Amino acid sequence: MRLASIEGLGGLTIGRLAREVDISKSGVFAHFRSKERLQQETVEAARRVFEREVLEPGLAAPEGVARVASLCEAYLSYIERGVFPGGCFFAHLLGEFDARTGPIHDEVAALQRGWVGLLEELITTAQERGELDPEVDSGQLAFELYAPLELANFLTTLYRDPATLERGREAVRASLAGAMAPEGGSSRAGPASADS
Amino acid sequence: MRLASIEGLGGLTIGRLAREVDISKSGVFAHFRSKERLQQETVEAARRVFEREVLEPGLAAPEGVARVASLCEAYLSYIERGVFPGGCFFAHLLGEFDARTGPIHDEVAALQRGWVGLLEELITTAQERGELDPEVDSGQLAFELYAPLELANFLTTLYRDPATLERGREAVRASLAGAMAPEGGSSRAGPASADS
DNA sequence: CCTACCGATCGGTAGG
DNA sequence: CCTACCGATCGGTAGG
Repeated sequence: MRLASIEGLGGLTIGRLAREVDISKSGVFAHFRSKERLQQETVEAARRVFEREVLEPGLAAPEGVARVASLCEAYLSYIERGVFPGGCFFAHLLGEFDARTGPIHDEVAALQRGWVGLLEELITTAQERGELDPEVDSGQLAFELYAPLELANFLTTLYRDPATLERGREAVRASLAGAMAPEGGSSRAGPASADS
Repeated sequence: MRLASIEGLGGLTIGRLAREVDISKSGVFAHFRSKERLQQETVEAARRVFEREVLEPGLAAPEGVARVASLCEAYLSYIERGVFPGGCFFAHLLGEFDARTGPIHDEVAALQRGWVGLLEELITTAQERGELDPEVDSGQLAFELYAPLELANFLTTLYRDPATLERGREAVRASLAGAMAPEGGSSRAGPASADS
């Protein structure tokens, strides 16, 4: 996972992993039985790390807009803590496999749909609770929250400068502020407005 | 460029390129003299394409907020037109080299700083013209405009569905709307507010 | 631009 | 887990 988060899943070869853990190539091979399975099991292991380091703490907040904000912050914190040395494992995977075809591309697409779907679901709940404006398009707001998380990951990793994470934090704050339910006032223009 | 936009610059090998253009490996080698130079010249060629397909049309709009919006739209249009078969060449490069070290990482960092710097510069001009709120942090707004462009590129490529580009368009519209100069009214909460 | 080759590394297999 | 090997491919060189 560490190697793949830096160099990509394609850089994770059986021979290289063998050198890294100091056993023979066929010793590594015996554990995974093919390069494809090594890659698949690495993705699966990273998924469990993401669950433990992002989803669990993020979803621990009380239901509603607090949980939406908490999940975004959990992602930014996971970047900040350097859980993987190359930044977000799945952002890397997205860049590597978005334009290819095959089982890994399809798995990446499924994971992305799951992540965006989760954000959307939390937003809908916050709308039902009257915290977020029901006029806001939940899919659009999910996109607008996800976008700064992704860019903060890439620029923080590229620049080796966690200051960029504050850009992400501020963007999330602003998008949520713009989507808050009007308190008796009239609806105003802002992010994720449904009247486009 | 086409190959690298799909499989990454690492997938662009001398042997593979030789097969693709149907000459011998050493025939390709003679043109570039090393793999590093092949990669560097490919990045440079893609930079010229980006200039022609994004910067030139984007910067053709009149100075001010129109030019900011026009540059964002030029980027989204470049994705939509499929200028590279694997989506934005430089987004791919960002994902591939953000966590590595070496000359290509450094070149990618310089290109990213240039792009973000250009956005920031156009925003500052729009503020000086009184079109965008001078209270807005121009670096923050540049980040908030860039983020949806990047995510729209990745998700459009991943899903093979240009509908995601509309999410990007709406996000750009919303961020710019939230940063417009108040017309005699008081400042209100919104994206990229400086009072964080 | 070519053929012919180099040492290294790839995924994978045979046989233990 | 190992050694020893397979055919393919890598970047690169020699010599034309």
